Amino acid sequence: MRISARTQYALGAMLALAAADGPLHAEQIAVSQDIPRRFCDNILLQLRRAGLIQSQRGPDGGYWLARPAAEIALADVIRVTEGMEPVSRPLPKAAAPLAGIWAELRAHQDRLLGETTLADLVTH
Amino acid sequence: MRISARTQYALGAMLALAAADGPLHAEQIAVSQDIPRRFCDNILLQLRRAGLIQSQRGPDGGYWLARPAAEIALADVIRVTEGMEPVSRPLPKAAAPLAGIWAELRAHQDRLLGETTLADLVTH
DNA sequence: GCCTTTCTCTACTTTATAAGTAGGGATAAT
DNA sequence: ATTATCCCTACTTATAAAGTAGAGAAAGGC
Repeated sequence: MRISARTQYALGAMLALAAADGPLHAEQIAVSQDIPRRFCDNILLQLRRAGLIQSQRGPDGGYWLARPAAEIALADVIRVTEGMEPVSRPLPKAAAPLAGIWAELRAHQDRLLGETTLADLVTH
Repeated sequence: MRISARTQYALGAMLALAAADGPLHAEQIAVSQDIPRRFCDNILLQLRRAGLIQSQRGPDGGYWLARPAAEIALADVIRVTEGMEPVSRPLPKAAAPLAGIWAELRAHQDRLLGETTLADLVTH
């Protein structure tokens, strides 16, 4: 499956925000999810730029979800942190018959991750 | 999805062997599958050690499948080249609710790759 | 026995990606 | 003004993937 630490962290942060009542500080998220402090900033920035969360600066600042948790799929988060996959190198010739298999795996994955929302995983 | 070049190459080599009548040289496999020559050796060695293929040295040497193509699943090959996944680092806390999702993805993947054999993909 | 062809093995180098860090700048509240 | 917070670019370090090198061993033909 291979899932990067960055993505795990991002999902953890999003789930933390989904479970919280109001805004959370980067500090709170980092501590509660065991994310290295500066790396957490880094990831939150990326999530904000992607439009998944919103933020406010200064004291009383913090982060919160841009949309209801029920409207944010895991795939939305993963798409951001994993980025667009690098244009596949010219595939080995015999990869051709395998293309169908990869496509099917990808399809199932997209379906599951596209249908599961943050709300589905938050235990209130 | 993330699939290494090594694994793509290994699957290509195995499919080439499955499609061939008799033994093939590393050279033939490397050329037909666009695998860097020495890297191909490297991979074939790994496949032989794993018991998926057999070999013979000297002139008239070459490689062939250790079992019928219909009895070698893609998962058998992938397991070899991807190796055992490194003991997962202490997962981020919030990863907990995600475990079920990862497990389901993995299960589907294992099923599909475990059921599809080389014979299913060779176009005679 | 010698020569050629092929696989066998260990170890190394290079390249790419992920993971994490640093240092300062901008904004909002008090 | 001061403080707490997010914002931003760029850098460093760690890890893994990709690929290479060089010598050794078996098998067959002569």
